[in-house]
Formats: sequence, structure tokens, C-alpha cells
Amino acid sequence: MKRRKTQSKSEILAALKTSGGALSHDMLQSTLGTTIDRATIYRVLNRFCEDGMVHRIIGDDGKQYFAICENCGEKKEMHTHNHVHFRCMKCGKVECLKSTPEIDLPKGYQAKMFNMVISGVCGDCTLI
Amino acid sequence: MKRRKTQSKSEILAALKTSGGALSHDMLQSTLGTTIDRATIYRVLNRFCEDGMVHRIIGDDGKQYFAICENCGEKKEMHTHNHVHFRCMKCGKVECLKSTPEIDLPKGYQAKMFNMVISGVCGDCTLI
DNA sequence: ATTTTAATGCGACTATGTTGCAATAATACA
DNA sequence: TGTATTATTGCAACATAGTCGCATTAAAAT
Repeated sequence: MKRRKTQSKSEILAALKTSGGALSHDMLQSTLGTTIDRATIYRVLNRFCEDGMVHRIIGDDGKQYFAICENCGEKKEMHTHNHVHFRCMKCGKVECLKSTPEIDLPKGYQAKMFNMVISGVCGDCTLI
Repeated sequence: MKRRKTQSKSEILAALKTSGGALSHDMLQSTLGTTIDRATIYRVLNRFCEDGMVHRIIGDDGKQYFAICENCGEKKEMHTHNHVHFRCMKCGKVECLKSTPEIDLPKGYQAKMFNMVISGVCGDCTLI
């Protein structure tokens, strides 16, 4: 299954790049206008994740957010996405933080995925 | 709005206690049998959270899990639930870990809630 | 230019969670 | 103990997030 270069793909990738942070499906939907179908957006994002270009964060609102992988280690190594994310409860922005805490698991436990989200008020919104 | 002691409440609390870990709505539903209505379970759990007896975890499956608060600090101090949780991808068990990592936020950022979930394979399931 | 098949759009579907409202039952009070 | 008050429940309807099947479209290979 070779991947093809399509309009939707480029637009979504561009939107993620310019945002700098993590976007949910509906954020993308409104950024892109209603040109691209809901299902397509999800499918493109899932493909990006499979290919390791993007990582998925589950917000504490239960929604999926997607962010471009930068210095997140090599492809497909999901477990290297062990950095913490911050979600602003006012403006909705989701971003990657630098911290990658070391967490010691009980004996015999194997970690496959990390999903850490702190939510609160971001720097911009505190000022307001 | 004073709280009343009801059957549902007691049963749900008991189920959470005996489980020892965190349960999702559907785990509770099947533990309790179909006696209690879906909406009621959710309402009871939300009330427990408000009252600080229980804390809510959003799993990396996007679902809500609820666990009894033990040594989680005082009532209503949501931000003291800064311990990490582990979800087993095989048996589905969700439990609280001891680690409470220190995460330094950028300047001006305020943390309100922590939601940290590591998923992988738990001790019991590794043996199988 | 033609063929192949990945990707899209549409609709239907599932699952999770919430809410409005009438009925029920736990507490308070006489 | 009997009655009034109102928190809680059950039911149905709703909202939202995300997935999937299928026919159509459009990249890429020939």
C-alpha cells in the first residue's frame, strides 16, 4: 500500500505545521474550511500516525489531538513520545512540553504508550 | 443539595472499593448487572467526583475511569491527583501507580488537572 | 492513453456521555 | 407514625467523537 500525495494530505499536514501544536479533528475541520470530509480527515490523521509523522494525544476532554513529531525519536517508536502535553482550558491550545519524566513501573510491567496531559491555563490566557 | 444514601450509590462505591483500581462505566455496568441505569451510574460517579471521594481518569482509549481516592490529598483538591495511572492493554485493568512526577511548566502556566496514563502490559498479563 | 488501486465522499453505524422530565424514594418535619 | 419536600432514579432523546462499507475519483504506474 504505497501512499499517494493528495490535496487533503498536504493541507492537513500544513495546518499541523503552522499551528505548531496539537490539533483535534474539529480544529482542523474549521481551519481547513468544510472542503474536506470528516472521515477523510480522520483517515489521513490515522495514516500519519501509522507512518510515524504525527503522534496522537488523548486530551483530558477525551478527544484525540494530533501533533507533528519533532525530535520524538525514530519512526514507529511510539514509546518515545513520552513527553508531557499541556492543554489550555481557556483557549483550547494543546502543546508539547519539554519534560519527559522518568516513571518507574512495578516489576513485570511493560510500557507501550505514554499519554500525559496537564490541563490548566496557558501563559497567554493567564495575562487576560 | 444534601446527598442521600441510596442503593445505587452504595453498590457503585462497593464495586469501586473491591476492585481496588479504576473502573469505567461499562466495567461497572457488568459488575453490577443490569440493575442500575446507565445514566444513573454516570450521575453517581460525577457526584462522587464533585464530592472528592473519587477521581476521574481519562484513559488513552478516550474513556472515563473512576477510582476511589486514597491518600490523594484533601477533598476537592483535584490537582493533588498527580499520580500516574497504568492501563493494561490485555486485561483492561487500570490502576494507580505511586509515582508523582514533578513537571516544570513554562513561565505563567497554571496546572489545574493532571491526567497521566501509561498503557502497556501489566505484571499478570506478561506471564501469560 | 489506459489500467491499477489508493484515497475520497457520503451515509450509516457504534460508542460514550449528557440532559429533560415524570416517577420514585430518602429525608425532614409535624 | 404519617405527610411533605426534594434528591435521585429510569427512560427516552440527544449530542458528539470516531469508524466503516461502498461506490466514485484521481494519483501513479504501464
